[in-house]
Amino acid sequence: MACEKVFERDVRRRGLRLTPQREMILSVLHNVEGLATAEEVYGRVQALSSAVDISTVYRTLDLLQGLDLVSCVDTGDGQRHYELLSLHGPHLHLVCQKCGKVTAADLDTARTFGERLQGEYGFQAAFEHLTVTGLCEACVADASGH
Amino acid sequence: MACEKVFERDVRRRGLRLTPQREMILSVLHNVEGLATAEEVYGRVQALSSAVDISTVYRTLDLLQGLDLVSCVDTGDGQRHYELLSLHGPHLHLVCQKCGKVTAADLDTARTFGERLQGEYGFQAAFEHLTVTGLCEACVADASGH
DNA sequence: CTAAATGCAAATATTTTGCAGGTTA
DNA sequence: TAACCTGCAAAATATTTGCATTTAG
Repeated sequence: MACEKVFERDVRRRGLRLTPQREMILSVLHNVEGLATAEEVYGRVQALSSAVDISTVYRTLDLLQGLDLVSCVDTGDGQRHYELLSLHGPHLHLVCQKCGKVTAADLDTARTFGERLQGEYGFQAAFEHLTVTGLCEACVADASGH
Repeated sequence: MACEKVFERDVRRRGLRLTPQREMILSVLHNVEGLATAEEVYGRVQALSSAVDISTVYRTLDLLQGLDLVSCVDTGDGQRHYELLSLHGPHLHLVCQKCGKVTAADLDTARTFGERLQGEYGFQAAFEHLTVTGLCEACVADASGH
């Protein structure tokens, strides 16, 4: 099912309403590649309709999170980053400390890690929201270059 | 070498000064078990001397981070958490989404995970600052209980 | 003596909230 | 028309900064 339809269905199911603002915000999230901050979403929505307020953006992002259509990632730069889940499905994020680049990585890479945490600490890790910091390929090459 | 001595040496080496405020903040970090927010450190320092300002706490925590004596952890609750590294050495953190409990886990649990990220994405992960969210043993038991 | 550190207050930055008025179903 | 949603403004939260004064070395 298309994302808009899922959204419409889930919104209606809860007795909530489909407003132009909500549709615009969802549409913007579709056109953003990767992560976007609330401020970035706000900027793009304003290009469509300048009267939309940033508090509406925050409220809608919260709503979309509640519906599991959007996931929130903390990259440690002081701003929350959001992304549409329907596009790629759950995955984890690799954030480069040097250049800030964010890479999506397959959840399976963390499988044995999860098993060890489960076995050794009884901890059930939720990797869908995991953010790993470190150095991306390019920055590792740079660093070892000199 | 005792932590205070390491601190004194590192501070002097940089032409910086050993002030009562800095000693108190370091001492507080020693007596805290696990992670503490700047606010918590501030509270405990105030018990020792009420004139210390929270901006001094932030500045000192930054300094200690620069000296690799303190590490900063973002548990995703909107506040940064700090801890003395010298006590336990580098490790990663498991944060329970339900009860908020923070568990320290051995870096080695992430070894194969790191190798896979390196191999598949060329990404060099810095696990010393990794925070994994999920459910702790007690909360998993709770959840499966009903 | 003097560069560094502090306390204070004000500024920042991000996100949240209260409320009166507008809108969707 | 009734509950929901929005824009606006103001509040809340966490952290940082400018600056005059104090202090360690």
